[in-house]
Amino acid sequence: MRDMLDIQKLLVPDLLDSMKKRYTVLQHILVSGVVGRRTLAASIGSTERVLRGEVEFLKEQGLLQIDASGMRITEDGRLLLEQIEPLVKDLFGLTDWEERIRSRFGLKQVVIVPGDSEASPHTKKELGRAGASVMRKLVKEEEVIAVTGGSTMAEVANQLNATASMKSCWFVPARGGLGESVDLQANTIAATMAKKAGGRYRLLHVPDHLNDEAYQSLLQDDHITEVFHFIRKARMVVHGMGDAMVMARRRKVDPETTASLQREGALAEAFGYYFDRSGRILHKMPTVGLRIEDIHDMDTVIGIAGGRGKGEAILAVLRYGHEDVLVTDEAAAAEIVQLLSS
Amino acid sequence: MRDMLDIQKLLVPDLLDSMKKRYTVLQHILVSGVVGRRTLAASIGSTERVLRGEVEFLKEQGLLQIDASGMRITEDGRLLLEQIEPLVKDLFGLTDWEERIRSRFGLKQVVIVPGDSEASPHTKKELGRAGASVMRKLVKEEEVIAVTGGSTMAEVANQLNATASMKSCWFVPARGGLGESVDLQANTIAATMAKKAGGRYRLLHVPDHLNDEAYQSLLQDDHITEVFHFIRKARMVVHGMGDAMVMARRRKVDPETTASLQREGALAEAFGYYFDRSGRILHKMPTVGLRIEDIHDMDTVIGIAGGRGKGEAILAVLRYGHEDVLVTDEAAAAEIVQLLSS
DNA sequence: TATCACCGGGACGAAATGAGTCCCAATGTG
DNA sequence: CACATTGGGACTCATTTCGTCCCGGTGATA
Repeated sequence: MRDMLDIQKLLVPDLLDSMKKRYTVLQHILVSGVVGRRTLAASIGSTERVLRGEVEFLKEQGLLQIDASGMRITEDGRLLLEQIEPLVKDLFGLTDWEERIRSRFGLKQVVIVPGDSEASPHTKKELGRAGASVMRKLVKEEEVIAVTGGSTMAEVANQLNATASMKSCWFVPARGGLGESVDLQANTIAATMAKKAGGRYRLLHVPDHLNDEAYQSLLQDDHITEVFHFIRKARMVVHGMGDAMVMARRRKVDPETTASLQREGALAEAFGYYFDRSGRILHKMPTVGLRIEDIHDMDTVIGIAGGRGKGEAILAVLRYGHEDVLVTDEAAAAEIVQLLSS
Repeated sequence: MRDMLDIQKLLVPDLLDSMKKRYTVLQHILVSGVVGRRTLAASIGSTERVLRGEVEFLKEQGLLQIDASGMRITEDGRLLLEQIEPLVKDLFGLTDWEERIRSRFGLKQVVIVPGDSEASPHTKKELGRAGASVMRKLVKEEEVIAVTGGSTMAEVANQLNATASMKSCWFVPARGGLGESVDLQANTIAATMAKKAGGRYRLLHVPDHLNDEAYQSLLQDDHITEVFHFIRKARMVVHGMGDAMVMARRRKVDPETTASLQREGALAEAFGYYFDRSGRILHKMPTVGLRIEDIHDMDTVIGIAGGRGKGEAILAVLRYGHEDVLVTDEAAAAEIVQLLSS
């Protein structure tokens, strides 16, 4: 049954929404006994007119009856509600979580895809697809989009495709080299995205570890400063999130810093910054590009990460408090929800 | 699963329509390979604009991809189609018929594809695909597969593709020349199948009408006897079925025999044998190859035929009682079911 | 290499549908 | 009897859907 629901989610997502809505209406009427249209609308959080449409439909189906005193559920309706409950729970699960996380951190949107992207490549793809879809929906014309590296971001890039507004956009890496392998670093992702989206891009080629002297000379470079300007103009940033220690190891952060991070309880990493449990910044990777202040007044900050074990890290970044959209998967969302409620 | 569908039918009646529609679109694209929007719209019987909406949705879901040369299905789409097939069959009410026919004749499997393969080329293709799919599933390594001619079998050959076990198989015509035109005769089909499946083949070149003398000299021919050995080793036979009189005419059977067949009530033809209503053999075409006794202890006998008007013929062959698998279409199945229940 | 048919996508107006907002007669309740 | 609340009717406006073109590009073919 679960498979079938997944199929339907893919094939007729809007119909499932409508099903959920009608279920909610019926459910409310069941618990209310007899209730009026306006009262019910207020209680469900729908407008009167919309609810009316649903109610008329449900009446048509014989699931509820209407008289001058109000609406009440019929025997058929009660039976149906009983049968459909497990189904809707499944259906609700994720949207429920989405809403809880969204409201808890005041986000614009939360998207949770079913599955565990760490365990299943398909879910990882799905995560990428969801990320790409969110980008497509939120992007504006002539915008500069800053992106980070990582395998999840690579998948997002893979799943991106051309739309009218995307074509007029510029893709840039959010920050310079962070020690990732070539095909996962921000430069590559930005280039791939631009290619897939039909847009243009600027890359930021800076060495991984640079001293002050080198930094100063970099700032003199015309090409580099030009890219800086682009990055500063970004109104949208799309970034992955990772476990602090895992990222530190992968990026070959020096042992001293690693130890310090560990000591201070570093949990998460995002766009080159390390965060602790409460979302405080502990450390900044020594490279150039987007500054953390730039994140603050960004129009759209989209965080994308998933997989069992990522929940804590995502939560830490969310607590930093400057995300707008979160795209994650069921496994990570489960952890987040659990941590939130404990 | 069926209950769930019933619930959904009550709560969101359009869901099923919408699902069926999108399934149909995807299905058509699958069998067409690459196809344009307008062509597809005409073939499905939808308007261009509506189809476009569906296609854009399906693209959004990653189930098909679009480029300048047309639309094609993605791996995800192919997978989804496979998963959803039983469900859609349920919607069409075909699983029910499948089971009724299967149990009535003690078959291993019955597959019914939606539509009328006589009226719609698409359904004919679909019939071929279903036939090929059954073959793929039932074939064993290093097996010899005997096939017959006919337009349906040609379509099966077209839709066949290589699998590991298929590659080790031999394809042979079940019987020698039966008077079919070149591209529909068993030899051609066997060769095509072998090519598509990546397997090998042996052909049986014998003249259509031969006398005893010629027959004896044939049996002396080393090449011919070698092919005979192959045919006798076949454990799987895949054959079409036809209306007796139609086949007799197409194969230019002499008027005397034709009259005799008509007199005795010949209804069906399969692998060169003519059957009456009750499945009794009336006549055997004068050629060489698989004998009817060989059919009896065959591992897998797969009969494939469809189209309005074929129901009676198929039923006659089924009554002969040595089929294992039947692949047909909705139109023929409807006739079979109706005849069975009357 | 030139041609041509068919491809996807953009555009636009007509039509339909959805949704917000009132109002009103009826009904139940005190 | 008065009052609150009910469902249903009506109207307008916004949005979406749909039919129907056209266009530039592309792949096959001659």
